[in-house]
Amino acid sequence: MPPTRPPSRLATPADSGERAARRGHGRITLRDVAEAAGVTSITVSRYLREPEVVAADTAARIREALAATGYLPNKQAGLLASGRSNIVAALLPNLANSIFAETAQGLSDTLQAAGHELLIASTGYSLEREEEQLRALLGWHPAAVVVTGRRHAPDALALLAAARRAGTPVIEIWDGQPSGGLQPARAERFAQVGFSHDEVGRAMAEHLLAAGHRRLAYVDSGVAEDYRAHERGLAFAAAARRAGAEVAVLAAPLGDPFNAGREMLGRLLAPATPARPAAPAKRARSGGSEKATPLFTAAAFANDHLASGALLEASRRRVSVPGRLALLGFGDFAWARQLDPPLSSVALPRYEIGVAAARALLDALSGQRAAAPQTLAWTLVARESTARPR
Amino acid sequence: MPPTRPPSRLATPADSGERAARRGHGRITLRDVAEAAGVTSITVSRYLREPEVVAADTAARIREALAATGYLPNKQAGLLASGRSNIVAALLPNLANSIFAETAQGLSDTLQAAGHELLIASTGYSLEREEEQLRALLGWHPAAVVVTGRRHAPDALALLAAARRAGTPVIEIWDGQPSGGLQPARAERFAQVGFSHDEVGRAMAEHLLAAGHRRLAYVDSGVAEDYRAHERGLAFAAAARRAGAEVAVLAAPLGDPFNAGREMLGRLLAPATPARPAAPAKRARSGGSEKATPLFTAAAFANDHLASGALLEASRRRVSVPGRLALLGFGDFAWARQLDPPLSSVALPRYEIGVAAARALLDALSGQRAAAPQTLAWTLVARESTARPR
DNA sequence: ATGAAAGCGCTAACAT
DNA sequence: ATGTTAGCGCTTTCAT
Repeated sequence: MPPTRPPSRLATPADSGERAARRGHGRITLRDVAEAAGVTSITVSRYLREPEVVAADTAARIREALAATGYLPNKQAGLLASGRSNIVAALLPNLANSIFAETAQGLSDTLQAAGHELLIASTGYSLEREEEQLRALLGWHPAAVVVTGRRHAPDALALLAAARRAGTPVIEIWDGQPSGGLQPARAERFAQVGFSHDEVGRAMAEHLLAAGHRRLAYVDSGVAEDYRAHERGLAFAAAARRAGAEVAVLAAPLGDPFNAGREMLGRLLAPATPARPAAPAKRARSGGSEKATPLFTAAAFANDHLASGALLEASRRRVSVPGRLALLGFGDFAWARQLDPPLSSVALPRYEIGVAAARALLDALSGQRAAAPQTLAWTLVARESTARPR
Repeated sequence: MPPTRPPSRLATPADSGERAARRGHGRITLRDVAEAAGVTSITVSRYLREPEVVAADTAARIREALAATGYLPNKQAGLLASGRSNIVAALLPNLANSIFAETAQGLSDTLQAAGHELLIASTGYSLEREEEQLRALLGWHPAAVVVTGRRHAPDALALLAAARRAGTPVIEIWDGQPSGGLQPARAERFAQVGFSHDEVGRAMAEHLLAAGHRRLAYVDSGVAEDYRAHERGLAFAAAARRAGAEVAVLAAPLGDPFNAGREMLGRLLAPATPARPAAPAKRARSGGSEKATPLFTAAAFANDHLASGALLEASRRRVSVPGRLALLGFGDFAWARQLDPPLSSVALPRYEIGVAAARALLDALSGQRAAAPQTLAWTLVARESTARPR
C-alpha cells in the first residue's frame, strides 16, 4: 500500500503531523478529486483527457467532484509526466515597439485560441540577451519557439538547432527568406515568416523613381541594431543607382526619432552645406556621381517616425511636400496618415506575422511536418506626400 | 537498486530495449551530467543551486560535464519537486495597445533581470476571456499574478482570492486605490499599482478652468469597456460643475479614433445643431444648465488619438486652437506633441507601472509580506493646445 | 471501464 | 562534502 495520506485535503487543508516527509502545498490534486468522486486518480485523469472513455455515471460524479473542489490541473506535473508541452516561447526585441507589440498580439490571439500558452521574453535587440533568454525559455521544453530575425549568437543558433533536432518547431519572424549576397552564410535554416526587406527597399526606390525623381535619399535609422532598416537602405540605393539616379544614404541621429527626422530635413534640403562646420564629418555615404551637389527631390525613411518628423518640419518651414521634396515612410502608422499631407508609407503585416507564425507552428505540431516558411504581403500606400507634382 | 539504465545517454541517444517502461525523451538530464562528472545527480543539483557547498575539484568536474553535455535544466521537473515557481503570470487587455505594451515591457525587463519568467495572456478587454486565461495560467502555479484593473468576473475574483490565500502575490495594475462611490463593493482587496483616474479627470478639468474656460466638454471613448476613461469623464464633469462651469460629456463614435476625433470637432463647434437631423439622437449627456446652447471653449478627451483627430481637423478647418477651442489629450504620445500646436496631455507612467508592479511582486516574494499598493505619478503636460489666450 | 505500478526529472529531508 | 530515499502530481503501460 502506498504511504497513507489523510483521507481528505478538503476537510483539513492544513492537516499536519502523520508524515514528516515532503507534502503537498495544500493545493487540490487529482487525488482529492478522485476521493471525492469515489474513484482513483487515474480515472479522473482519463476523464480530463478523454471524457468519452469514462462511464457516464462515473463521469457525472467526477464532474461534480471537480466543481466542488475547484480543481486546477498542475501543468508542470502533467508536462513532466507526458513530456508534452503546450508552451510556445517567443523572443522579441521589444514589446513596447508597436511593430513587435502587434506581432505579439497576433501570436497571443492565435495561440490562446488553440489552447497554447505564450511565454514571452524581450531581448532589447541584444544577441547576448537573446541567447540568455533562449536558454531560460528552453528549460520549459516549449512545444515551439519563435525568434525574431535571422541574426543570432552562435550558441543561440546551436540551441535552436538542437531544439529543432529534438522535434521542436522553430520559426524566425520578421525577415524573409535569405536572398543572396547580404546574408551571413549559415548552415542552419529555420522557417521564416515575414517579408523581404530587400524587396521593400527596392519598391520604395521604384515608387519614387516612377514619380520622376532622380535625386534620392534614404534616411537610415541611427540605431545600429536595426539591420532590417539598413538592408532596405542598401536595396533602395542599389535600385536607384541601377536606374541611373543619384542616391545617398544618410544616417539619422539617435534620440527622439521625430526630432531626428526634423533635423534630417535640414540636411536633405542643403546636404552640401553642413550647418555647423565644426561638427564631425557628416555620415552621408553618397552614391552615384560624387561631384554634383545633390539637392534631393525625394527621400525615403527607415520608419514613419523619422519621415513624419521631416514632414512636420517641412510644414513648419513652409517647404512644399511633395512639391519641393517627396517623403516616404515605412510602417504606415495610423497617426502618420493623418498628417497634412498624409504620409505615403509601407503598410506592414505586423499582426499577420504573429498570426501566420502561430499557425505555422500549430500546423507543424499537429502535422509533424516542419514549419513552413511564409512570405507575407506588404503594401506601399501612396498618399499625397509622394504624389507626382502636377 | 533502482532500475538500471543504460550507462550513458550521450553515447547512444536512441538506446532502446532493456526496459519497456517509459523512457526519457532523449534529452540530457541531471543524471547524464552526473555520470560524466563521476558523481550522483544530487551533487550536480546542489552545485547548480549552491555552488559554494560543493568541493572545488568536484565543482570543476561538474562544470566540465555541464559544458560537455550542454545540459539544460528541466524547469517543470524542478518546479514540481521544489514547489517553487519563478513564473509570473500577467493578464493584459491587449498587447498591441501601446499603453499596455509599455507596461508589458516594464514587467518583462524587471522580471527578466530578477530571473523570473513572464507568462503573458491578453483578454481583449473581456472579463470572460480574462477568467478563462486566468484559469489556464494558474495551472502553472505562478509565483505571482498580475491582472489589469479591478473589474473581474466573479469566478476570476474567487480564483485570485484563492491564489492569494495560497501565498501567491496578486497585483492589479492601471487603477489606483478604489475611491468611494463609483467602485463596486467587493470583499477582496488586492494591491493596486497605478493611479487614480478620478484625480486625473479632476486635474484635467481644473487645468481648463484655470485657463479661464467655463464651457467644457469631455469627449469620452466610445469603447464601452474603457471604464477608466468613463471614470475620468465623471470626475471631470463633477469638478467642472463644482466650479460652476457648464460641462457636457460626449461619447465619441467607434472606429478609427483619429477620425472619430475629427468628427467630434464638428460636434464641439456646433453641439446644438446636429449635422444630420435624421441621425439617431446624439449621445451627449449634457450637464449643468440644460437651456443654454453650449458653445464649448475647451474639450478634454479620453485619449490622445481622439484629441489629435480634433486638433488636426481644427487645423484643416482653420479653427484656432487654443483660441477658439482648447484641446487636452490623455496619454501624451510622442506623435501628439509634434503636432501644430503641440497637444497638451496627461503623461502616464506606462512603463513604470510594469516596473513597479514587478518590484512589488519581487518584494512580496522575497520578504513574504503582502505586495504593497502604489500610486504612481502622472503629469499634466501643458502645451500650446491649452495655452491661455493672451 | 477502471486500476496498479512505474516513471517523468528534479529537489527536500535525512543520512553518512 | 556527498549520497540515499522518498516524493512532487501527473501520465504511461499493462493488467483486470
